[in-house]
This record gives sequence, C-alpha cells and structure tokens, in this order.
Amino acid sequence: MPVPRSENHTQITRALLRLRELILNGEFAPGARMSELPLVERLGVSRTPLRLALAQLEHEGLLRGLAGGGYVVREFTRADISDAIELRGVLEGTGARFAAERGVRRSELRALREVNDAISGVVHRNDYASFEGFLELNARFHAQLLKLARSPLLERALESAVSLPFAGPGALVLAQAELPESRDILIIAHRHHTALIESIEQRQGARAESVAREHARLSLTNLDIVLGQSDVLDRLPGASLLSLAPDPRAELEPEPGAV
Amino acid sequence: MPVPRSENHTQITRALLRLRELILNGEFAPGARMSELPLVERLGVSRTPLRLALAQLEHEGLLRGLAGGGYVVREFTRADISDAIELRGVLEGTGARFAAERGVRRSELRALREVNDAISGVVHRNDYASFEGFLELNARFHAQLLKLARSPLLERALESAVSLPFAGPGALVLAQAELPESRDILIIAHRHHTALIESIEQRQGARAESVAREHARLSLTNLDIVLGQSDVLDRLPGASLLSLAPDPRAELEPEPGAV
DNA sequence: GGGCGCGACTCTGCATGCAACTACTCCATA
DNA sequence: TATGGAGTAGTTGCATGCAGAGTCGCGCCC
Repeated sequence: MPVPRSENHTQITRALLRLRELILNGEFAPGARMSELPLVERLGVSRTPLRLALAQLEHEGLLRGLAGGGYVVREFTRADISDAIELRGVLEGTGARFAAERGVRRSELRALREVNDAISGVVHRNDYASFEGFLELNARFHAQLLKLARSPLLERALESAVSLPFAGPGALVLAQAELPESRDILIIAHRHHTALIESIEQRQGARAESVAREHARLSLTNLDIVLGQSDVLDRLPGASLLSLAPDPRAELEPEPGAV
Repeated sequence: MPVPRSENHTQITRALLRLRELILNGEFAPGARMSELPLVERLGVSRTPLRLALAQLEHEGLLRGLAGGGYVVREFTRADISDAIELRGVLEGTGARFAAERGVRRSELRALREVNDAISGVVHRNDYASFEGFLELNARFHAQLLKLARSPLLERALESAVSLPFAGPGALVLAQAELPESRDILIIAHRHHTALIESIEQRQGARAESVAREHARLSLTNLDIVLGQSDVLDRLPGASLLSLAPDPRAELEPEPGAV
C-alpha cells in the first residue's frame, strides 16, 4: 500500500536537501521571506512537497514560521551557538551517563576503543587531511556512543539538537584547523574519548557525564576567534545566518548581577 | 500577504488537535495505520492539511513514519516513559543551572516565589480539587522557571521533550492523587521548588541542576504502582499507547552486568 | 498638501484529480 | 500441496485550480 521510493527520491526530500543547501550557502539573508512561488520556480518542485519541506525546516530550526503564515530564514546569535553546543553536551552527557549506569556489552566497548585508536593515528599526523579523517572517525565515535545509551528518545532529542548549524560535533573543527592551537584540540578530544570509554567501563556515570559535557565545549573553545576571522568563517555553511551584532543577552539584562 | 487567521482556526490546527485527542483517547491501537482517506472522512478536513498534521504528530513522537510512506501510531514502553521523564529532568535541570549561572532579576525571583507560596496553600488542603490547583500552579512555576534560563533553544528542546504523553510536569499527579502517599509528593515538590528558588538566588548552578532533576523524578515515584492499577491508568490520556509487556530493555541485554 | 479610504494584487491555505507504486490475493502449474 | 506469477485494489505522492485574507498603492476628499 505504501508509495514513494523507500526513503529519498521523493520530491519532498529533493526540496528539503536543496533548500537546506541554499539556506546554508547564504542564498537567503536572515529574515528573508521564503515565498513559495519563487521557490517552486527555483527548485522545480510543486508547492505541495515544497510546503512539507518548509515545515520540516521549521522543525529543524532553520526557518521560523510567521504568525500570519509563511516562513522566514532564522537568524542565529553567538548566544544561540553557545547554547546549542552546551545543550548538545548536556544530551551527550546524559547518553554517556546512561551507558555507564545501564552497562554495555564488552564487544560494544571494544568497537568504541577501535575507533578511538584510529583517531589516535590521525591526531598525531600533521596534514590537513588528518582533520577530515578526524571528523569522520569522530562522527562514528559519537554515533556508536549514542547507541550505548539504549534510549530512542534521547537519540531523537539529540538528533534535533544537532540539526542546527554549528551545533553538531566537530562543526567548527575545520575552522579551527587553521588556528595554531588546532592540533591541541584534537589531542584533548582523543583524551576525552579515552576517559569516556574508561568511565563507562567502570560504570562511573557522573564522570562520564561531565567528561562528555566538557568534550562538547571543545567546539566552543575558539568560537570567538573563528567568528572574528571572516575569511575562515565564510567557508563554513550557515555563516550568513549569524548576526555579528553584540550579544543581545547583555542588553536584555538590566541588572548586571543577580537578585 | 499572509493568510490564515493568526494562529489557530486553520484546518491544520483543527486536524492536529482532533487527531491528538483521538490518539490519546485510545481510538487507535498502537501500530495501527493512519490511512488518510478514513481520517479525511472522520475529521472533515481535506488530505492536504491532514498531511501537515500527521507530519507534525510524527515530530511530536506520537506517530512513526513508515519507510514506504504512511504513518502508524507509536507504542510506548515503561522504559520510554522513564527516559522521557529523566530527559525532562535533564533539560529542566539545565534551565535551572542556566538561571543560576547567568543571574536573574529580583522581580522574576519574586514572581516565582509568589507562585510557590500559592502552591504552599493548596498543598496543605486535603480535597481533590487541590490537586488540580497544584497542577495549574505547578505548570506556571515551571513555565516561569524556564523563562529564567534565557535560552530559546532550550525552550524548544524542552517543549518537544514534554510533548510525549506522561512526560510533562505533573503528568502523573492526578493518577497519584489516589495513592496514600499522594500528599507527600506535593509537599516534596513544594520543597523542591523552594530549593530551586534558593539555589538560583545564591547562584548555585550545580545544586539547581540536581534539584530540578530530582524534582522531575517525582513523576517517576509511583509509576509502577500507577501502571499496575488499570482503573487509574485508563483515565489518563494515552494509556492505550502503553505496551505492558515486560521491559524490552531486559531482554535486549544479553550480558546482565557491564563489560 | 496631507490624510484616509478603497481597490487591486499577491501570497498562502485548501480541496481535489490523477498517477504511480506496493502489497495482497487468487489461480494456475509443477 | 507449494510456489510463482499476474491482476487488482488500496494507498500515498504530486500538481494545480480556486478562494480568502492581508498589504500596498493610488486616488480622492478635506
């Protein structure tokens, strides 16, 4: 009874991928209205699947729905990036804690160690390609680690949390690659991975959680430096969505201190 | 240029609300296919807005999309409920920590205290209506607390986390109201609120986070008892979506211990 | 000259028709 | 009896036409 070719190849997917690419490439300025008719012409799909794709992008956080209908491109502040990364750390930390508390199979831990050993190899090389190698291995490590939590709900939550630009693990790695401290970050990340494996093995939930949080904060390390170098920044997808205005949180807080 | 009457009154909203109500009332068994044509007849809306509503419900987690197209009603296990509540605690804990770390206005803290004082009133009465009063005040407390985190992303994440049945704050309160220990839970909840205010005021982020987590776990306190009393359970929305089969996590774990 | 009101345009929401694809069933043959 | 194939029905994806609502602009009146 079902219909479309399994998973992709549908017009919805086509529109979704192309739209995401266009937005992340800066084809639309933040706040720009995503009118349907021009997009129909540009994407070559009809309005019906386009609508579905727009709704999906709103759920992902790239678009914001207007009260009267229609969508506009969302704008992200430095605080948004910071919060997104912190939030990812919190969720990944919860996953690591779950894994430690609930216990994992020996084979799963071995597989995780193998990936981390492979990372150890690329960390100590010194070419640019090693950063890309790290990116792929790092993604595999995090995917495997997430599975150990044995929590589909947590997977869903994390999946939607990292869907925003700059929020994913290793999102800023390539940007940081040009900084002098870049190699140090990889070494520290590898150390974090080792500590994660160790704490899960020894069922130290609190340690696993705090290490995973700190691990996520690595992405934040040189955020301000990267944001300041527009030549590096512009090569990252979604750079055009950033508002480089001063942190609005500061002006939103009349009383500088608490209570 | 926009179109629909502000926010609701659209066919999408109508279909969404009605569908959610039908599913939570157990009109569809878990795993049942949500075919469009029968729903069109039942809801009185066309297929176009119905599709949007179905996609929305998939994002909320009530439906699961099939590979070949179409949706089925999701089934929830005890582990899902447990994870959802734990996840809510983690996110609310992060919000409380943000509030403590970033500081809040004196007026905001005062408003929070006022709600908590009102809760103190209903906690020490002894009729059933006080539970409903607690529910509303509790919801206000949590909403205000969340605002103090000053993190739109966190709000979004929490909003989607509590959209599942049984996951929201106070979801099981009315069910627990019939248990002998019910009053104790309200008293403890009030104490948690007080501790939250105190820790935010004194900028104790770690304390605020752990208190908020433990506060969420109150929902979990008598979960197994509630699940066992089908007469109480059946009055809760979404009860039909629960699989009372033994926790599948147990059988998914060949090795009982870790590593 | 300025302000207000009316009209037109544009955009989105909605409904429906068509086409394609899959799964199920029935029949025939080995 | 079992298996394979073909036909059919049911389902979803997609495109398009129509209507309503909001906004912008122009013209008229004060």
